[in-house]
Amino acid sequence: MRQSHLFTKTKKEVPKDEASKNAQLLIKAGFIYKEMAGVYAYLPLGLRVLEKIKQIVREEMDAIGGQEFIMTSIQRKELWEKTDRWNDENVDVWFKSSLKNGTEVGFGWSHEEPITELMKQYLTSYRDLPTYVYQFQTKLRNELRAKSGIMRGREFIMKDMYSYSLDEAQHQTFYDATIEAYLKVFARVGLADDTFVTFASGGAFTQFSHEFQTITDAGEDVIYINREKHIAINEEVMNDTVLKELGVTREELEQVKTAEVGNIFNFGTVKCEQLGLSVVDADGKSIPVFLGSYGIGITRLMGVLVEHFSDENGLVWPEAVAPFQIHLVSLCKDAIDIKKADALYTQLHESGIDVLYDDRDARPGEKFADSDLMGMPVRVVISPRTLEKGEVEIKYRTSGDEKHVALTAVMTEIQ
RNA sequence: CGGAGUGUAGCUCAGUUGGCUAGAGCACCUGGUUUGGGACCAGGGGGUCGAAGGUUCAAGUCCUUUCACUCCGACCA
Repeated sequence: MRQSHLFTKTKKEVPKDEASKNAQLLIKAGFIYKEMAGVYAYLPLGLRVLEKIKQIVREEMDAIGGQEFIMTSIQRKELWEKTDRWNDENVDVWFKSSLKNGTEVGFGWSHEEPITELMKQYLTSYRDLPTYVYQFQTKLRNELRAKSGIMRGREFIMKDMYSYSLDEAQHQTFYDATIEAYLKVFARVGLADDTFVTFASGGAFTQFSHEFQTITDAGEDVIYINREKHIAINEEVMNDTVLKELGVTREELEQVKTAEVGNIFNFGTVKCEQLGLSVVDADGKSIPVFLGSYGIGITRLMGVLVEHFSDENGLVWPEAVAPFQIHLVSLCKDAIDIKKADALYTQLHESGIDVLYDDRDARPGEKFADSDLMGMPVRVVISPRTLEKGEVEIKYRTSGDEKHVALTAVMTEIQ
C-alpha cells in the first residue's frame, strides 16, 4: 500500500474529549474515528488490525470444531421474554425499537436466545450433537456510561461461540478445549504472560465461570493472581472457601488490575429448556441440551493491545496483528533513487509481505514521527544516504534495534 | 442514574468589568527556500462562538432551559 494513497492521516494533537490512551493513540494515528461516545468507526488501518485479530480467533475456533456463521442484529422480543431477559429490570442495556406495524424488536446485545431458537430447526437428534457455532457480530449495548475508548463501547465487535452438547461430559470436553483455544489466541496476539484464566462468579449452574483477564491499568476489574501456580481469582469471588478449594493462601496472591478479554459460560440445560430446544436420544426419548457460550471482545482486545504495547512515541503492534509488517520509508528525492525505492516496494509486495510504503513528498522528521506513531513492527528506511552504500536501514519498533543491510539482502533479513 | 468539569475554525486553545470587522498555533490552498526526527518566509480560504429563549443601545461574555462530550461513582449474565 502506498501511503500517498492511504485514506486517513495522522494528527499532531489528540482530541480533548478522549482520555483513554487507546482512543487517543488510535485517533491520533488515524486508525479509528469517533462517531459519538462509545461508538467508533474503523478506518483502513484500524480495520486491518481488527481483521488480523479476527483471523487468529477464527483459526483457533475452527481448530476445535467451530463453524462460523452470522446472526442478525434485529431480534424478536418473544424469545427474550421466554427467558425473562426482555424487561429493563433484568437487562438494562437494551436498545429497543419497533416495526412500522408496532411490533417491538430489540437490537442484539447478545445472541444466546436467537441462536438457540434457530437451532430448534436443525438439532433434533442426539446424532446432531455436539454442534459448535460462532460468529463475529456487532453487539449493541445501551451502556449507561461508555468509557475507556474502544474498550467499553455501545457498539463493539464480539466473537461469540455456542456449544450444544448431549451431556455434561461432552459439554465439559469442549469447555476445556475452548479454554486451551482461548489461551492460544491470547498467546498469538502477544498477551500470553499477562492473561489469566480467572475464576469468577458462576451463576446458577456451576460454582465458577471462567474469565480471561489481561493485566492493564486501563482495566475495570481487580483480580488476584499467583503466577507460579497459574491461579487467578476475581475479587468478586475471593473468600476463604474459594481460597481453600483452589489451594492457595491470600499471602501468595498478587492484586492486579485487569481487563476482561474473554469469558466462557456454562448454561447447563436451563436455557434450552426455557426456549424449548431438545433432541431425541437413541430410545426416542426427548432429552435436554447443554449450552455453553464463549466470548472474546474483538474490539476490546484491540484496545487492550494498544494499552499494553504502546510507548511515548505511539503504537507498537505485535507482529501478529500489525496492519502492515513493514513500513518502508523512502527519503529519496531524485528520480533514480525513487525508482530504486519503488523497486524495493514492488519486490516486497510481490513476495506477499504486507508493506506500507511511505512514498509521500514529506520531510524526514514527519515521516519518522508518523512511522513511530503508526507502530509497524519493522521500519525499512531507504534514502540517498543508504543508497550510497547500496543499503537500507532496518529498525525494529519494539526493541529500537537498528542495523544496515545490503539492498540485495533485505528479503533474507526480513524473513 | 448521582457528582464534577468542558463546549469558540477540521484539531488544540486565547478572547479582560458586556463594546467596534472574533483571534493564535497546527492542519489545508498558492508561490518560494529547505530535506535523516513533526522546517522557514510571503500570501490565502475556512466561524450560526453547541442549541433555543431571555436581559441590554450592544451578548462569545450576563440569565434560563436544553443538548453533547470527558472524568469519578453506581451498573456491567
